[in-house]
Amino acid sequence: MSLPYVILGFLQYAPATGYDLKKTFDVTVRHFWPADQSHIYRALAELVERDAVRVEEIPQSGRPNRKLYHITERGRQELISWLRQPAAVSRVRNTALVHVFFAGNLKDADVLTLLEAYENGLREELACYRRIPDMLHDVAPFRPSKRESFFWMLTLEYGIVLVEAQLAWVRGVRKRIQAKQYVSTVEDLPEEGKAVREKKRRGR
Amino acid sequence: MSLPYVILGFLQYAPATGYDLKKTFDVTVRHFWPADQSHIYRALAELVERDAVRVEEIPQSGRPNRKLYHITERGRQELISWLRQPAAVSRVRNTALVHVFFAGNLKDADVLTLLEAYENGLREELACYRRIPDMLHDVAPFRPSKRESFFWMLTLEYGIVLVEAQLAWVRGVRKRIQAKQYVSTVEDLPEEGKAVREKKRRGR
DNA sequence: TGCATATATAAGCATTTTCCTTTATATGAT
DNA sequence: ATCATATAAAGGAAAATGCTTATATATGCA
Repeated sequence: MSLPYVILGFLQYAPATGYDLKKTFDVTVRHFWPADQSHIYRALAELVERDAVRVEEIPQSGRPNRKLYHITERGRQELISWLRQPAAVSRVRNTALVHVFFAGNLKDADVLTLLEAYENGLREELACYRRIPDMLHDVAPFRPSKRESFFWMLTLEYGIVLVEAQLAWVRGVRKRIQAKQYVSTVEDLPEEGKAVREKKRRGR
Repeated sequence: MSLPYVILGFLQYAPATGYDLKKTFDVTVRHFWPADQSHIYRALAELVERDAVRVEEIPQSGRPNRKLYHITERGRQELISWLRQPAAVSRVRNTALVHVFFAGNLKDADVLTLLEAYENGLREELACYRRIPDMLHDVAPFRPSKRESFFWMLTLEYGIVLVEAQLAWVRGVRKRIQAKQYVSTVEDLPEEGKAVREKKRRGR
């Protein structure tokens, strides 16, 4: 689970409260590691337990005291050693593809409707990414170096590249369906599947 | 959750046991909806409860009885109506991107090592996709129509397109790091961030 | 005047997802 | 002769995620 390490990553720059962190998450890593309040507060509690962060409680009146979390030396070390371990390829679940896989059950018109909705969702996502650089300026005490800023932008670039690839795919698919050309760029399953399979079997 | 609907989708073609279904999953939908044995057996139990499938128990000696699951009329209807509802955009968690985001903490050499590992993982995934069409021939009682087969191949095409987009991205990134050109195709955060921000603030 | 929003934290529950273990036997490979 | 693999099913536990609710006040907008 990356969540605690993302938190450590941000606390390196400056101490922050859970509330601050939530806001930071939403304009930085949300597209590849979304987290909500409850996740963040829970993770912070665990980090305190293993002394990766320490709390400084700042009294306030009228609302809960601020709990400012500071990263510890131990936390820094944990972060670095985690960063050095290569990540396993993260598997993805994609409901839209399940729809496509079993789309044989629907009429072309219905499939096209689904795909249009999917395409709109993708376009919204893209628009969202485009707004991120500006939002970054308004948040938090970050003064990244050129190199750091480069890495940040790379994750955005990744998001944009991937969404664009999906858009290209979905547009191509829609066109083919509209033209009733049910062909894929991947080698089609032979329709005489059975015969071919029998042949293979005998061949063994 | 798509899992029960994927199961219904396959049971449309022919009745199957949990064991059969597991094998089918692994050569068809694994790249966008992986499932292991325990998921499948649990989902089947739920489907029986709501009468979307029915069990036919076939006695065997020496090993557990086969439980052959048949889709019911109700199950067919459930599947169709689920398929017609547009899917929400599925959010993705990506540990590799967390690494990139905080790569400022590592030396270029270490980052390059990580990226190389990531690239290798992607290449393996791609190789895996390339094998799927052949594997499909060896499984199960499917005799898809040309149109159906088209939809199946589309999901593969999607997987391939996406992995290739990621490969292109990671290769580009490695090159830029090797050349120490820390620039992104996305507009960089201005280094004089503070000044710009102050200006904005005054402007409000 | 009233309503939404920002500030601040956190518990609680439901659901999902993963991972691991157990039970049995036949078959084929080393 | 032994070891791995295929066949078949399912329970248990833990981790991760998602969603809701509660508490309290200041501030700005309509």
